[in-house]
Amino acid sequence: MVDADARSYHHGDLRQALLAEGLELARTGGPAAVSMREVTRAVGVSPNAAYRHFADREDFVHAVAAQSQRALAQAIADRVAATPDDLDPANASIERLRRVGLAYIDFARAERGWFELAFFTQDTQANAGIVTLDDEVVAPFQLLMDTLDGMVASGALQESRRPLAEWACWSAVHGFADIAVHGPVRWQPEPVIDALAAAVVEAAITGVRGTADAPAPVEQAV
Amino acid sequence: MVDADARSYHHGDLRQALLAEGLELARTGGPAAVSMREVTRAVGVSPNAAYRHFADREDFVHAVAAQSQRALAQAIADRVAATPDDLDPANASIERLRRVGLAYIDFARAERGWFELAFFTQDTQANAGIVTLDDEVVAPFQLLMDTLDGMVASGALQESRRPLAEWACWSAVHGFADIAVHGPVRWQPEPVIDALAAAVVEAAITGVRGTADAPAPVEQAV
DNA sequence: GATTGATGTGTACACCGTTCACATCTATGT
DNA sequence: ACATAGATGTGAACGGTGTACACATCAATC
Repeated sequence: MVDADARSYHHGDLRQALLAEGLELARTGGPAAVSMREVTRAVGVSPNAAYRHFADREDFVHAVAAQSQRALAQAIADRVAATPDDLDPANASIERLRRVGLAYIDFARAERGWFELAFFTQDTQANAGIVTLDDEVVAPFQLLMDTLDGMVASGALQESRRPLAEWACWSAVHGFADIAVHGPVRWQPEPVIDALAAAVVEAAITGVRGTADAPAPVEQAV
Repeated sequence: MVDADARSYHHGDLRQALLAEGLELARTGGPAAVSMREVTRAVGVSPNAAYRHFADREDFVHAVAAQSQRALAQAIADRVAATPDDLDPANASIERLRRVGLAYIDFARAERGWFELAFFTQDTQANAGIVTLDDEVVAPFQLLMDTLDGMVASGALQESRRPLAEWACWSAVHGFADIAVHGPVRWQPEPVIDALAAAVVEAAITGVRGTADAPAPVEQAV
């Protein structure tokens, strides 16, 4: 067993410490700010020590990215969970989709660096698996899929329009997030960005549903 | 006057040569591949020579980015110009929007590096001006705006739905491009990506128009 | 024809990722 | 209890990067 004394030759839990510091650095500077030398320096260890735990920088950044992706999934899940329960099922399921989108966008705006990082899992090429991270944590993409399935179940989305809807939604929301973080929207005042985000999300919802009309609120059977 | 003899002490048109080489490097590797040392090496000049023409690397990359943005605008304009003319005005204007979107996506897929670069004009913070590049070249964003305005003129888009439509369209298309280039879609076979792209663009069009129904084809008055 | 400003060079510094040989400690097997 | 093996951290070093400084070279101008 290790006692994690900071002054001992062996750090105790270096891998975890490096990841934490990496997350810190990425928070403000994104993936580019994650430097092996700086991370090891901050932890108080020689630059090479990191290579006992990670193959190379890319490997390390991917490990940090997994954490930021977890944070994104959490932000979405929280916002969806807070959906008011005084809505009829169809409109409630739409509201959940709206929340998925806005949470994604707001996370990007609030945690720019982490957002950049979360989308950095790019070339992992996890063959078939899309964006599933691991089994205990629900990846953002899965949350979106479930929400859309819920819309079909509640009658808010025709079954025939369900296929590929996830790509339309993710594209719209991710695109706006990127534009809001790296593009010209970045220079707009916050309330303007809020309004644009809302418009984009509404358009995405309309786009997948095929109509701008809200479903007629029906009393749910008891 | 300079005679542009490659062997003379003064290069003749170093600035242009550096930009051309930068564009070459960025084509395959994106912004990250644009290295001052490599660019100058390729041109056959000392590393510092570049600093007589560009303040620093960032300044240089932005200059190269402007060129790639031009290429993107051109790709879009070409595809829009090729719109068949046997459509009624409303459906023709919708077809043009579809072409703007698909051209954007296909450019990203075909010229991954340039696409990354084109979106790198990010922090220029050109205060009010959105994505206008310079006056002679029409920026991609302007092409989108004009197309949407055309839809209003042709009756394909209600005037009340016009505001902010550009953001919904750009977001959807840009988001999918990013996902297709950096995200999981990258690992799908080409025909699948084509299908996804088409679905995303259709959803975007439906999203801004507020309905999935095509406008009734009306004979144009003579 | 001398001078001046523009342009390119050489050297150098600080940073980076990464490798190699070596030091140190922990855990294991007798 | 003790040697030993494996895991973990260190130091020095290599090649890469961006870029600052002083200097060299040329073109255009008075």
